[in-house]
Amino acid sequence: MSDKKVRVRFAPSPTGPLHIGGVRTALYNYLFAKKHGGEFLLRIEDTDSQRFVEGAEQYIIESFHWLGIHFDAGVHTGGPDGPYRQSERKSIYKKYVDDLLEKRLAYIAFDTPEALNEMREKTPNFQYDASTRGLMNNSLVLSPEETEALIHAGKQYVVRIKIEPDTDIVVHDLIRGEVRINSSILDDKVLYKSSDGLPTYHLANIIDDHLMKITHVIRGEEWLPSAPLHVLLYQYFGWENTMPQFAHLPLLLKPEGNGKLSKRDGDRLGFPVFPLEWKDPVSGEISSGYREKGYLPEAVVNFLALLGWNPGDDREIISMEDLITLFNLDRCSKSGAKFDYKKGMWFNHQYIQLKSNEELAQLFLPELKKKGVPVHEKQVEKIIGLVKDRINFTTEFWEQTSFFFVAPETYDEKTVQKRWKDDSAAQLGELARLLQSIADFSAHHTEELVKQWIEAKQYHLGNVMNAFRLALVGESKGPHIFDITEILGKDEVIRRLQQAIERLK
RNA sequence: GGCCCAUUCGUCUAUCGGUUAGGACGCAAGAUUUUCAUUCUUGAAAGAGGGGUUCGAUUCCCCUAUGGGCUACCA
Repeated sequence: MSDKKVRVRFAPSPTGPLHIGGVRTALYNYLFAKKHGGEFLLRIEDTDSQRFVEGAEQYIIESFHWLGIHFDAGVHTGGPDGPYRQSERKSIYKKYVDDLLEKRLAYIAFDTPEALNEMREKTPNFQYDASTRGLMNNSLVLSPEETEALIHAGKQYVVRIKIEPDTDIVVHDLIRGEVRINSSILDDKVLYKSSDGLPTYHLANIIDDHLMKITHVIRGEEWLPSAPLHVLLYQYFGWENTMPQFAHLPLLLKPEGNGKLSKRDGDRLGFPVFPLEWKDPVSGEISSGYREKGYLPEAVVNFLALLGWNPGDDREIISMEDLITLFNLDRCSKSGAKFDYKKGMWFNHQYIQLKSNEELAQLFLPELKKKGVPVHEKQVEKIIGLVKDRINFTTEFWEQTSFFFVAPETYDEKTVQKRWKDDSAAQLGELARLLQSIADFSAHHTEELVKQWIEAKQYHLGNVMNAFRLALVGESKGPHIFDITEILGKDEVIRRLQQAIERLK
């Protein structure tokens, strides 16, 4: 590692919601930057005007805000190396394109998409490279005058990199070691298109990384095949000495079956593949997000961090702070990881247990208010304390606690059949009278007296208690029954008993 | 098709030539329990195949197979 200050970037393309794999890439960049006291930039790579999606950039920013992944500079904050949106850097790129052209390391090509398609159909394994460029319509076969004339005539063109065949290009990858490929298999990639005056990804990426003094490029494995091209570009510009180091991360794969994790997998298996819910501005289609599904950002971060990296010991629950000190590119795995969303659920459960009742109440309170339920904050905290160990998602609070706030309207039929016996009405009637006489309604005290009563009467404990639960909750679920009675209070408990007796007879 | 990358329980992974191949998720069984959960205990479960190198390979090398990625005027 060099002695330069570490600078990394996350450079998404605003073509839709941020994929969870992208989130992981960003997380690793963030961890790496923080660990080395470096900087983390957010750059928007919007060089493809065709695929631009309204709102995607804002979505990306909001996602990272929710996740607690912070940028030191970027499109949303501005900064010394801005602008951070490539479409706004148009003027910067042009001179580098001209530079390459002048050095004859690139050339102008006029081939239409149709002409290219025709060649591809005609020629097996067609590649625009040293072996074929002589057959095409470009400035290498045309005279300078002809080229000039075509440009003046307004003919659209692209600038292609000129790759010399049969030389070895070596990419030093921090995760994979040395990757050596022969330049002959590379094609003369388009670097710039006159149609919109914008460079393509490859060019913009290299220029910006250079100008923004990026020291490490940590990105997905899908970029590995183009890494040699990028290395070549650094050489063409004469920037080898400041070229960033590369680290290509393994991909996130489908939980079952083959291929890269996609949105469809989430729909099919019922888990989100996006951090936040996303509504497509054109189709109106809604994709679910981790936030809306009731995940805690800490859990998502922890889960993602361990998908392709591990600290080297058996630790699994690791805070962001510890991830930062522990993170290391050396411990990143090389092979793709199937997306184990069930483990993600487990992580969320763990993180919910780690939260205090007060913190969880703050997440639940707005929902209660929306439902118009009158609440006392302290009461809600207490209730949460009773149910949180049975919850995987924060969205489950209501279904686990609604009976604390609203008396059952109906009684679950199966439970009634199983738990409501012939003598239940009579027993609960007696129970109501007993409860009426109890002054100290604390869980412990009530339990003691009720159990004494059951014993004295020789009633069946299970029968009484299950019927009691049915009356209070409406079904067969919930925490310890006397914790419920304490919170409901004497009047409400008796009211529910009477209602059950009346309705179930 | 071509090129590149990868390959340990079903899944995520530990192991950096000598281990009863460890942990976690999930699964199964049991315990706890007035319900549903939680929790606890236990269990089943892995080095793709074939060659080398070596006293010894999961570990190093090669081949095969399989998986993944790339192969656009997309990133």
